[in-house]
Amino acid sequence: MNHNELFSAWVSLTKFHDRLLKAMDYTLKDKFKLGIKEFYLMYYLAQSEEKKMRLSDLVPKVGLSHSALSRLVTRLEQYRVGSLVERQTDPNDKRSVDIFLLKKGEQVIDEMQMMINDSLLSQLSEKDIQNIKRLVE
Amino acid sequence: MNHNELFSAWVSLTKFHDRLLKAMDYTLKDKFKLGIKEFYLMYYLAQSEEKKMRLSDLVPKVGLSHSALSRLVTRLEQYRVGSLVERQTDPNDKRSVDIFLLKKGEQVIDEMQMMINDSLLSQLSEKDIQNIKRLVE
DNA sequence: TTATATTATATGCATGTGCATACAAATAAA
DNA sequence: TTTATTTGTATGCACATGCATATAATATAA
Repeated sequence: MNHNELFSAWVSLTKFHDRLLKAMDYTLKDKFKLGIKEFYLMYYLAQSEEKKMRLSDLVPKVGLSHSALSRLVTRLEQYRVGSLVERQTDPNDKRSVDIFLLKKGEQVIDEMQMMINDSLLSQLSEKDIQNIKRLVE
Repeated sequence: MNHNELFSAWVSLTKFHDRLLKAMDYTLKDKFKLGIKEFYLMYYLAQSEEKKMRLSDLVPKVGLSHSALSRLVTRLEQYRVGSLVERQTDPNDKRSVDIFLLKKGEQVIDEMQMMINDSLLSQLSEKDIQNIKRLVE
């Protein structure tokens, strides 16, 4: 295992990852005018018990800074055909903001989820999926 | 293999990839005030026969748009302690621009390369590396 | 040859991002 | 209680990026 071999494995991994990512992002942008980060935010809201999460708890999930996430929420509140999420100040801690997934948001995230799965399935073989699992577990 | 399983494998892959990427990027920024894209550009120049490449040939390698790459070259030309690369119009096709890696650029890319390798080796086990190879080959 | 289409790069512009900071609220210390 | 510190979010700012477009050079068609 020399240096070039290690590095070129890394480059290949990046290309592999970016190819999948860009395909998803392109599809989402084309269909919903939303990107993968918007998807992640709504996905974690949808997964949550009460369809809501604190802004700060979303930071590590979505993988953006606090400031980027705050503006991402604003964009989803001002979505062209109606709000997908809603801010609500936590009455127990008025500094904190809960982000709620709205009805329209639930519809959109369901459609997005299907597109994401289609995109992944169309690009990954059964063997790829096994190899990914082996790598990340 | 249900949908959630597929998607969560994808999320894990992204986290795996981003963790490595951010570690590299952070180290490069800290030490050289340069990012991973700057590294890639110089890396491919260093690999090339004559330490030069056409701007358009770098586009698919580095993974940026033409415009972003053009400005990236400008930044490397104006590096704080001296130019790392140099533009030179191709005399055979005056539309085309060759990017040359300068002496100082060679020094910097060598140091960067070592840091990148250290970063990868410190974060990846032998098993990880094998798994990556299996996934991307 | 002259006119048209294509190709390579650079730049104006809009947008998304992180850092630093501001502000408000909650907690800890005096 | 009053003051100081910490915590959570929002915003000004600088900057990297992609798209659309401008400009120049080359290739193709008439």
